[in-house]
Amino acid sequence: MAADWNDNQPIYRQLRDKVVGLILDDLLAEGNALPSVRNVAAEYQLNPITVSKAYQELVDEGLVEKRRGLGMFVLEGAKSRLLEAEREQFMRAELPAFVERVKRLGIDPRKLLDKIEQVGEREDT
Amino acid sequence: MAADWNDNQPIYRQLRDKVVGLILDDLLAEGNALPSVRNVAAEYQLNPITVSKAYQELVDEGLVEKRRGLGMFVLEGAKSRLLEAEREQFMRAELPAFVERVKRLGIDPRKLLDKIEQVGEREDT
Amino acid sequence: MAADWNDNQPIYRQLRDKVVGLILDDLLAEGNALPSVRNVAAEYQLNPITVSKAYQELVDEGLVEKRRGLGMFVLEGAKSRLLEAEREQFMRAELPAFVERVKRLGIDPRKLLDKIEQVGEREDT
Amino acid sequence: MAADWNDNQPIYRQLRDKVVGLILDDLLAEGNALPSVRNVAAEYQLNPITVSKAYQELVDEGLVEKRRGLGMFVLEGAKSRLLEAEREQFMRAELPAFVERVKRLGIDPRKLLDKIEQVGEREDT
DNA sequence: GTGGTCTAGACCACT
DNA sequence: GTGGTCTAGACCACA
Repeated sequence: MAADWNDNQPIYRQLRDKVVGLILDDLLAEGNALPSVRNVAAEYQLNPITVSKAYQELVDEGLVEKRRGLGMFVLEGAKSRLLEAEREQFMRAELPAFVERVKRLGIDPRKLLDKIEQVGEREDT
Repeated sequence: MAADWNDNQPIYRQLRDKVVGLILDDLLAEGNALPSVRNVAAEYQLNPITVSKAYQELVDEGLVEKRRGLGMFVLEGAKSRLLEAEREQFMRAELPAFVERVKRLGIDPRKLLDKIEQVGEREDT
Repeated sequence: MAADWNDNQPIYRQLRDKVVGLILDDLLAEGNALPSVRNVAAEYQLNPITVSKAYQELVDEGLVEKRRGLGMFVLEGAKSRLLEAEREQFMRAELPAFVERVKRLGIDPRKLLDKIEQVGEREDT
Repeated sequence: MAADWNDNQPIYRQLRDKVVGLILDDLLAEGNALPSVRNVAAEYQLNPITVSKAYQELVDEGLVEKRRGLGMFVLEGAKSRLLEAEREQFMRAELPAFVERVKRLGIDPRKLLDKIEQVGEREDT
């Protein structure tokens, strides 16, 4: 986690995205506790409320649960549910938009193949 | 043009993007006049200031010029300059982000090839 | 709206409930604007954020929509959806709990009939 | 006793309510010992302090007494005092709120009579 | 004018 | 220790 905040999006949203990334990358396993609101706030010099708001989003999304007086914990199945939801969103909305954009910009799709295939190779390795 | 506004982005930005789309798709040729602020405002039930702001962005980007008493006109070379700028932005920022996302979601890159190749074929036609 | 806050529940929740009450009682019709965050905050001497949080809850519940730069508006169908949801919740959870409590306290159900019937009469009038 | 904790109310309060229920239902007779703090804590995977807090509430309400080295015991008269207090609370606060809610939701009071009368019959049996 | 976000600092309830 | 709520005051984007 680096403390570099993008100004286009609220910090709490970026924080939420970071935690999601940690879960997807297996750096934050199911059942584990999220770093405490206070700790995160201190580490990044944020207001605890800002951190709280990020965590609350995760609770609302059903990825994290609050255990009163104990902290916030990654729920069982969080990763798989995340993967499924994000993949669905990707295939339904992001990919078509991407393709549309490629088309509109008149970019040679063959140029993209290189980039994309590199990913394939990395995955195979 | 449909009057469906996305809440994630300001309306004036979405309007600007629509005009850009029209130019890229040759639906609004260089030298032609943009629909008047007042017409657009009426059609989409928008505040004229919002429409003005969108048009002003296009002026600031050097794509459109205001001719006093006549309206706004697409400048010569607007399309090619647009293409270049957006392509640069695409290759520098959007493509890497896309590739990163594909990787993180663990999506089989081969599945994407189909979609992308369809574009290639359509372009070739 | 009286400015008497109960200490057992967060103010933003009570505010949300008040707005819901206004909608159910036809004091805030569908399509109408909610009083602005700033106005409510000033009137009740609250922090705008507190009011905002209440309004956000209503948005999340699908009862109210935000029109950017204009304010918050009661959605069409808000009242009927509210009625249905609250009735369902009442019949499913609150009524059984109430009945259970009556039973456990050994209260003569006939005493309740009087109270409840008064409501019936008032409704019929 | 099921170990299903509601998040709207503190666990120690829910625990207290369960014990009260046991007393009202004659499942925990006056003079009997409450299950030990440590047993309850183990059974429900709770912090013993939480259980202690629940028991302390009962002591403060004059329903239970602590006998050093022996445990907690239901006091004589606990049930009748409980009944009186809860009934008073019910008639003063809960019933009016219930009636108000019925009215606002526009629920036909006659439908409620059925439910309530069933209780009467069960009590008569 | 509208709502959204953030900080700094305080107090509270729960475990 | 944990998170939740609120205030006071500031700045921003949008219509």
